[in-house]
Parts: sequence; C-alpha cells; structure tokens
Amino acid sequence: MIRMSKLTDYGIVLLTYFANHPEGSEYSARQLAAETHLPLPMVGKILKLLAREGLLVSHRGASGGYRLARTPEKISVAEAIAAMEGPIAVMECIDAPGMCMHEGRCCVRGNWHKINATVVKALQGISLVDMTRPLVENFVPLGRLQSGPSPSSLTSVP
Amino acid sequence: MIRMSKLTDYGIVLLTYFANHPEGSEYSARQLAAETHLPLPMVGKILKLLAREGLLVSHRGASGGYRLARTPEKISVAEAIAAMEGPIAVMECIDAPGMCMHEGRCCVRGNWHKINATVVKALQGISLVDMTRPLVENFVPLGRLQSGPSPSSLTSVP
DNA sequence: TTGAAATAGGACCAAAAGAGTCCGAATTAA
DNA sequence: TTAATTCGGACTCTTTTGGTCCTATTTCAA
Repeated sequence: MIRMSKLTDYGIVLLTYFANHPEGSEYSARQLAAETHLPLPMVGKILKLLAREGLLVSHRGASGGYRLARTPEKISVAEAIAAMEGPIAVMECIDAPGMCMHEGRCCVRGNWHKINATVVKALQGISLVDMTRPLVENFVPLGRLQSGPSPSSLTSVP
Repeated sequence: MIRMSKLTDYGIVLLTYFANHPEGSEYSARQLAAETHLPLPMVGKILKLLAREGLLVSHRGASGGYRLARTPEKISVAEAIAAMEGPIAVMECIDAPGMCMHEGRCCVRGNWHKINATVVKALQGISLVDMTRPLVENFVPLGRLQSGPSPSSLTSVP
C-alpha cells in the first residue's frame, strides 16, 4: 500500500497540536502524549526527530519541552513528511539515482519525476495552520499533468 | 519512505510497454521479461495480478499471452497502482475506517481524506498513453488545497 | 492423440522495514 | 541536590516486500 508510516501520522498530529495552540507554547513529551492519547515512548521518539530536523526547538532540563521552530503558517505538510520519512519519492529512482539497473533504458522515469514533483508541490501548499481547519478544494480543481506533443488523451478520464 | 513497491513499479513499466505497441498486441510473460529486462518470475506474477484485476486479458495455452483489456487511453496510472497495491490511501484511516483508536477525536483525518483525494485525482488524470511520452505540466500549474474560512496561509510557501 | 508452451494459483523463504519499548547520559529548574 | 526533562541509541517483535518455485490446467499444433 502507498502509505505513510505511523511515525509520520503521529508526527503530523503532534505538529498540528502545536499549531492549534498559542504561538510559542511549549509542551513536554509527557503532556503531548496525554493530550493526544498517543503512547509516550513514541511521542518522545517523534519529538526528538522533529527537533533534530529543525521543525521543533527543544528545551532541555526540568520543565523543558518543545515548541515550533517557526510559525505554523510557514511549516508545510511536505516538510513534516520529509522530516519524518526523508525525501518524498514515490519511486526509488527518484531519490536514489543509479540504484536501478534499468535506469538507462527506462522510458517512464522522467514521468515519475514529474508526477512526484506534482505531489510534492500539492503537499507544500498545505501548512500546519491549514491542517487545523477543514480544507476546501480551490476553484482550480486539481493539478493535472498532460502529455506534451500529442493532443487529447486526457478527456477520457472519469 | 513514501514509496510504491517494486511490483507496482514493474507493473507500470509492463503496462506502458503494451501502450507503446500496436493496440491489441499480445505478449507472453517470457517475451515481456526479455524485452523489459525484468526477471521472468516477477513478470509472471505481475501479469497474473493485472489480469485478475481486469487491466489485462489473458489467453491461456501454447502461444498464449496477455493484452490490454482496454485501450491505453482508458487506463489510468491510478488504476494501475490500485490494481497492484489496493486502494490508494496515504493514511490507514482512509481505507480502513474504524482501525484507528483515535478516529473519534482525531482532528486531521478529514483533511487527509481531501489530500488523498487530490493525489488520486492527479493520478487518474494520467493515462498509459501519457506515460509513453514526456509529460508536460499544464498551464494550470498544480492542484492546491486551501483552508476554507480563513484567508492567506498559502502565500508563504516557496 | 500427444507434447510443448502458456497461464492460474498458491506456497514458500529471506531480507528489509515498521512499530514500539527501554536504557543510560546530559541538562536544567527549583 | 534532586527531580524532571531531552538526547542518542540499541533492541525486539511483527509485518511487508521481493523474489522464487511448484503443481495444476488450458490450448495450439504437429
């Protein structure tokens, strides 16, 4: 299945929790685990990761905790995912060029690059603030990729 | 990593191979493996799967083989992925409602639904024919989701 | 009629990734 | 000093993936 890991799932829940509260608020792993009902060891692990990746700022010692490194409008879902899972790449050949034997003669790789870029851009367009309220599809309905030289071929899609 | 399986990768390569050849052409697993340089047992497995899912039609017996079940314009990348991996769902709660303990109080689930739908639609907009030639980004640059009630929050994205 | 060449449908296995826990060390507020 | 934190790992168990292989069954053609 095309699925993000639980780590990412929880990570975004936690980040959204920050976005839902006054800016600059600091919370410990313990508090966040209690509030979100996620297991404490997991929450600890995730917060550490997010801090290392620069999305959170940590504050050590007694009464320490974490806060967002930037305002939530400036943190995108794409960044959050990348922090948890590494670069977004639907195919191995996207972020690991040279690993695939067939790279030379593969005729679909270029297209995967563009498809991947489209997904990334869509996710970059969603901030943590957006995640705190219902999303609405824009009047520009969806990002379509279209085949270049030749005509048609898109109209057939339901 | 957010990555499709090799099965899916190979599956789309194979489907694209059909799209690149005269309509209705039939090829055996052996032929396809030779042409695409993919391991024969894998190719066999994938073709069986695609046939079971209705994207290919199989023809048993000596000099049997497979052909596309529909014209390649009418088969989308989204369908191909779904055939190989099951429903496209970036989060478990999308295609397995009830599995997540936090479903009741989760405040981001609705948004994941919409994000998922956006990705699916983008992939539905790409047919096998499109995959046989370079994709070009449409003038409508990309599908953006926007938060409803409140303004701004999108302008900050690089 | 027979045999070769296909697909059908699984079982099977090893390796990798995921999910989750736990521990000792360093840091800091009180 | 002590208690509450974060930090950085190691560690285990389970699931998924990637890949192979085997035994039907079907069909074409000699």
